[in-house]
Amino acid sequence: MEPQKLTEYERRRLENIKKNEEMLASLKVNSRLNDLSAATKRQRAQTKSYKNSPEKKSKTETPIVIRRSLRARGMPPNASTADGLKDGFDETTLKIPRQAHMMPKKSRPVMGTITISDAYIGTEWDKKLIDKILSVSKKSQLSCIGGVKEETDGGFSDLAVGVSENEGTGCPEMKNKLLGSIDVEKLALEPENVARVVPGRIMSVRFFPTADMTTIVVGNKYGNVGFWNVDAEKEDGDGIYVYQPHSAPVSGISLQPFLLSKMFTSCYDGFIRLMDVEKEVFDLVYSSEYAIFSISQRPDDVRSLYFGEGPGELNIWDERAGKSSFSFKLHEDKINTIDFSSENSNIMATSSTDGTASIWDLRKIDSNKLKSLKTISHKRAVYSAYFSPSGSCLATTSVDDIVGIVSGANYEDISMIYHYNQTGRWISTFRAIWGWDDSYIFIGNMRRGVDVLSSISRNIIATLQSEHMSAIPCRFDAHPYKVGMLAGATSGGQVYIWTLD
DNA sequence: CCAAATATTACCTCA
DNA sequence: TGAGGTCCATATTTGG
Repeated sequence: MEPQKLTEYERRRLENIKKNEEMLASLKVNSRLNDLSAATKRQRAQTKSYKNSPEKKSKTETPIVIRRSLRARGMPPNASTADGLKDGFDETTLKIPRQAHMMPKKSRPVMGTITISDAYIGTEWDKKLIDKILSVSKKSQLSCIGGVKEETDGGFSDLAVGVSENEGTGCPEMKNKLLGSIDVEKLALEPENVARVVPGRIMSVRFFPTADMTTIVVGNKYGNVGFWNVDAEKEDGDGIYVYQPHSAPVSGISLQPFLLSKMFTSCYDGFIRLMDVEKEVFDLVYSSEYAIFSISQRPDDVRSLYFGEGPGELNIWDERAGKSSFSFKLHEDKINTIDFSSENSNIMATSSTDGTASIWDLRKIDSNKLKSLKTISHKRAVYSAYFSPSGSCLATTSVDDIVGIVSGANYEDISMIYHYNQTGRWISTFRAIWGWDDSYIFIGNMRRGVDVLSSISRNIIATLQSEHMSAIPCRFDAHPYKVGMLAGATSGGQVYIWTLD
């Protein structure tokens, strides 16, 4: 499309290569250090020492380390050291993955694994959250035992993408999302449902997909992944746990209801990590020299990952094979979101900065190309495209100040609703999401509110406002099993959880 | 032609 | 309390 864009990507790609090289270099250095001092397997104490901040008020206030070269920050290499120190860039605060000795001795990909305890930011590793996730995860797996294997219909499974014999498919009993209608007037924000979970700008929010615990996961600009265990708040301090598995903005989080012990996160630095609670590690499952802007998984398949890489590539990664099984150039610019229809998981929607959102049928591959069923054109970049809970509608959000609603058997009905989406530079882009049925869409507004759009009357029918919402909520998630529980995340690291009275 | 600079925006931090 | 720093979005303008 516009050639200028590509050069921008080229520049970023080079930065990523550089950063990844640094990362790998640091892993190698560490590996050698570990080899030399084999007696002291883990130097936990040393790892933790830097966190002893003068006054340890709150975990979330510990200084955040950004591993970035001056060049990557757009500064000349000889920029003043003082400037670097001002950013907290200091030997003692360098956060380097420690477990390099766990890297496979295979020749090519260096799979850097970070243990969860090493990634933990705080004075002392607190295992309560991990234990809680484990117990809830085991419970949900038990309820799935005897679950019948679901065969994905036709084409795509023939291509052997992520289909496994027994454990790859989901639990058929487990609904993707609980449907329900709500009275918008009854939504309220209680003061105890506000928390600063991570420092800095939140890029992605997700509820843990279970009814057994109310837990929020967020990813921020600095590569932190933060958990807020809302239930545990009373007996467990603030219930907030922050880790640093990445070193650049966390672009996406993918969780599956029937496999709660595994969580994928994608990052602008080109890495995809898997937080495996059973193994207590953040595994490196994929690394690219391009940035990864979006990640998703099919609702019925835990074994493959779909992610947007570089300027417009959709990559399908087969976890079992440990390699990318398909790659399609779907867009001319970065893919901001990837979503699947709950009606039919072969139907996928993508949104892109190239100004379009498209719906694809993964079974329809023609000469190594996916053919789109429908393309929705906006005047400018499209920030998101999400299917409604039933799977029959699609909501798109664009910087052209439009929220599009697409419906009809062949997605032939498109209506464009005006909504001011100029977030500027400091606020993350708005992404309209669906609630718990096909009637309402939620999206942030620049006046510290949440606009509620009706897909039927196709206008703004309400705006959620609260004195406790002190910043603009820009990224949202609707709890998949708790109707009426809506999380909004801000560019200052805060999360607001709206609930029904 | 392509790269670099610029304006926009609102949050948090720290004097 | 208010100024300063932010700086991976995006489109437009300027510069070599």
